[in-house]
Amino acid sequence: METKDKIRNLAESLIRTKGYNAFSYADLSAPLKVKNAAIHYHFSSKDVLGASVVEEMVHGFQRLTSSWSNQPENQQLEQFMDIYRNSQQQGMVCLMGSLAPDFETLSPVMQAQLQGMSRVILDWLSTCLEQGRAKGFFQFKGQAADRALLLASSLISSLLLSRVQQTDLYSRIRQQLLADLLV
Amino acid sequence: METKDKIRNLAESLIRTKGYNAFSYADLSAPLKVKNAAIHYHFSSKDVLGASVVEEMVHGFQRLTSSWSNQPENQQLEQFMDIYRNSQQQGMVCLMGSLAPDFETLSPVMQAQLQGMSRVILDWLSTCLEQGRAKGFFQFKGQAADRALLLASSLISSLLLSRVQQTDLYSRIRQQLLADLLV
DNA sequence: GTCTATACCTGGATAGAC
DNA sequence: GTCTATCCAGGTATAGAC
Repeated sequence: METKDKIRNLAESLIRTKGYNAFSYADLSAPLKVKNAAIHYHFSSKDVLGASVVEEMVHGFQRLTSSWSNQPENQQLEQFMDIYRNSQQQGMVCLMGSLAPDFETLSPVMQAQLQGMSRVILDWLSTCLEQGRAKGFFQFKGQAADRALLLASSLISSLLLSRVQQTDLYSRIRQQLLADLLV
Repeated sequence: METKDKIRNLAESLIRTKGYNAFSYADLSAPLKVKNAAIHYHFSSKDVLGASVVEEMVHGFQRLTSSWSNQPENQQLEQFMDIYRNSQQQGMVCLMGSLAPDFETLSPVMQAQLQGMSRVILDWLSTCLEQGRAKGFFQFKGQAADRALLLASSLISSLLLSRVQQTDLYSRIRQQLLADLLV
């Protein structure tokens, strides 16, 4: 893998474990065995790096969900939830859960990208729920967009609370969400 | 109000707007018109200050919930939700939503206190749901503790997502939570 | 209890050689 | 594309006067 990608991947991991404002160039340069000047060569500033992390995450999400598009919606939803399970098992929170509290401290570019990410995820989830309900996989009252909001919220915080309580609260939340939703 | 309390209150507000790692002594000393040495007089270090903020929040929560103890559980729950509404209206996230992502960067004392806070809140909510169900105010499947987890998660993230999308997503989430729960 | 003054460190960033 | 070397700002914290 190219150095640039290694830097971005490590930065993502650091954001999701320590937070954007808490990680430093030293956290990147030491494990990668490069000097901080090398990082500045690939990403002119910290917020350019941060923006790149968010952008790449959105692309990855879009690639992933596209690859599911032939599957039944209940399966798609469970795969979506699996993303959070993997995070929980690695002791990570999701990018949204990490960056949202720091929103006011982020550059305008990162703010806009984070808003974009929230739209992409909520739109996908909303469509998944709507179509899944139409096909009889799911049952719920009200608008799909509202339901998507509720699901996404629970999943984001399931990682936050799992971290604080140092247990797998994610699974307990997932189970209830599915029990409430599945026909 | 005493200087010490002013410092603690402002620190709380800063944690909930900028995040723990992003706020500095200058953010405290400038508005309060004191020098940073005065802050160190009242709180020997930043994490002592942070710990004090969490501790005070727990006490405040306990005082508040005690004062509700004669009310019917559905009313107690709505008052609990009102706490988050007030936060949303002030553009703040809750203390848990702000500190949980930074958990790994916090001192052991703050970590322990944050765990304590999560227990206190989830225990209270769990009891509220359990008793409210017994009295016929609420209906839900499964354990009250699991339901409490789901509710708390949604509320925490409702503030995070409201901040990112800069709209009142909190209200849409609240509405669904109540619709699902109330008899 | 608050101040001035300052120490000390770490952070992000840049210039210029290789 | 990566290095060495360095700059400068800002952060937390402390000593000692008032």
